[in-house]
Amino acid sequence: MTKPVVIHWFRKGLRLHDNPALLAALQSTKGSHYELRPVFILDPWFTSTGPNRWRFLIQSLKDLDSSLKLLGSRLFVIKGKPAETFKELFKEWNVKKLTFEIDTEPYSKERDLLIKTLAEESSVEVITKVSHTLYDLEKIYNANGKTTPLTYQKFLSVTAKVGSPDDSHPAPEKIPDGCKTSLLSSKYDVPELEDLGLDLKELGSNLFLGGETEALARLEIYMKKQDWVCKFSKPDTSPNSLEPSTTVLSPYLRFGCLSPRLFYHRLQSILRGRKHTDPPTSLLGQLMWREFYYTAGAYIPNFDKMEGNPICKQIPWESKPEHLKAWTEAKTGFPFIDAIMTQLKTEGWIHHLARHAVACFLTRGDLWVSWEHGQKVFEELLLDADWSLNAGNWMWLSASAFFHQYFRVYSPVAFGKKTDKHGDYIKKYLPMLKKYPTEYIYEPWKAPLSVQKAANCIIGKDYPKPIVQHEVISKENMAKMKMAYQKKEEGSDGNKRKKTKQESSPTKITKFMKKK
DNA sequence: CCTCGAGTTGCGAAC
DNA sequence: TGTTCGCAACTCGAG
Repeated sequence: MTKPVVIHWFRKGLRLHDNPALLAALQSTKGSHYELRPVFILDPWFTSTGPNRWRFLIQSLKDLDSSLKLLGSRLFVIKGKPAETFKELFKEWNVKKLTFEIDTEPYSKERDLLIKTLAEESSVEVITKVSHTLYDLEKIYNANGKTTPLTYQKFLSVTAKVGSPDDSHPAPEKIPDGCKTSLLSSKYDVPELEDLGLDLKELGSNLFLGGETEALARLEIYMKKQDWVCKFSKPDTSPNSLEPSTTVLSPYLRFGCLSPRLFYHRLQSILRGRKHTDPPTSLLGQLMWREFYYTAGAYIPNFDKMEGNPICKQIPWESKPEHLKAWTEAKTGFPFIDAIMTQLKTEGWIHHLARHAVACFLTRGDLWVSWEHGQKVFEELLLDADWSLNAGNWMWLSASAFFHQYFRVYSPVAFGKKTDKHGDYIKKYLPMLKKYPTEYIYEPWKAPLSVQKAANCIIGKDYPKPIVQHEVISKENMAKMKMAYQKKEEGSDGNKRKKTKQESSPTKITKFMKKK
């Protein structure tokens, strides 16, 4: 019989620092000569993922593997469904213990429950720890009377009651001799991108290298700018600067290359005793937004859908494949929108306010296409696409939940001008418009033909005409939003009647969420 | 039950 | 160059 094995299962949390489940695996090896085997499963479920995001993941895994090797271990990468994979591993490896980080997404919850059952059947002890979020989300949920806080301010007041997030744990310094990895087979190596069957021609420039090493280096760069940290205010950062105006730590938080608790406490130590901005707009506030949406996503049913989602306004979006296609392929004819969508596709990251602009444009602002379609495109293309945040922000921008002032519509022409008067951002991502004079760069269709010719770009031929008339369509859409908002007071028979207690949404949500 | 204040980040005209 | 207001009146949560 081989030596008993303790598996640490990496899913998110692709790091050694602040990884309490990994530490628990190491702890349990003390004196008993367990062998530690860190595992990552390439789950076929993880498919709605573009090449840039795959590259980020593979780089993160390689970094993790290198770091583990320095400790005398390694990463075991296995392709397959988690349940089938573990069935085999439990048999083959003499597994006695399994540790992993708690994941609150619906798919993950279901997956982990199944694995726990399997482990129990195979007499494998399971240890789980919270480390992907600042808080144990259940504590927040309970502290709020077993409901989810639906406004940010309410959320902040609840977290204040719960207390400060736990401290970040240091990375393990060494693995005891008896626990190092004996199995060196290359069949478990981190695969190359080429092996994943992706279209590598679709890969864009590699601006953000995946992995914990890069995450920590990036964190340090920004934490050194203490003055900048203290003054950070999200709405004042630029959606269309040529270099990111924010930290771009989001992909590292998404994959767990960076611990939110480490980030949180680093920020706190800088802010202490200094004058600084506050949530919601401060950097700390951004971490709290992440937490806010994670909490909502963990407890609200059908959080990524309109139907069956108790907080989501029911809006009669229309199926418009040609409009969705134009938006996705950066061919709306609005340079600001198309430049953002090009940056998204090629680089995998766009500024938060740029997300606002294109999300509003796709949904309530201009195209009247369901936010669920936009959500899918972001899920594929954003390096930081995070299930709860993605759904929550799409509902926010489409005025389906959290945000309700639907008459505030971003202009696809005016909004970008505030921070990029000359359209340098547009010229960077849409080189066909490079020679347009500043006057027309946000509205090239208004340029006289002579100007279009001189710029070597005819509108309707070399760059599309605008697919909608913003001034007209946005007003029409506002009226449609108004109707959809009024509709909730109507019964299923269509007759208007007074809101009843059963129908008023807070009661409905409370009932729904209190069930379990 | 009702009322009221607050809510991360709009636009564009008017002054 | 900056502030205010109209748009038309939203939802949530506290009292």
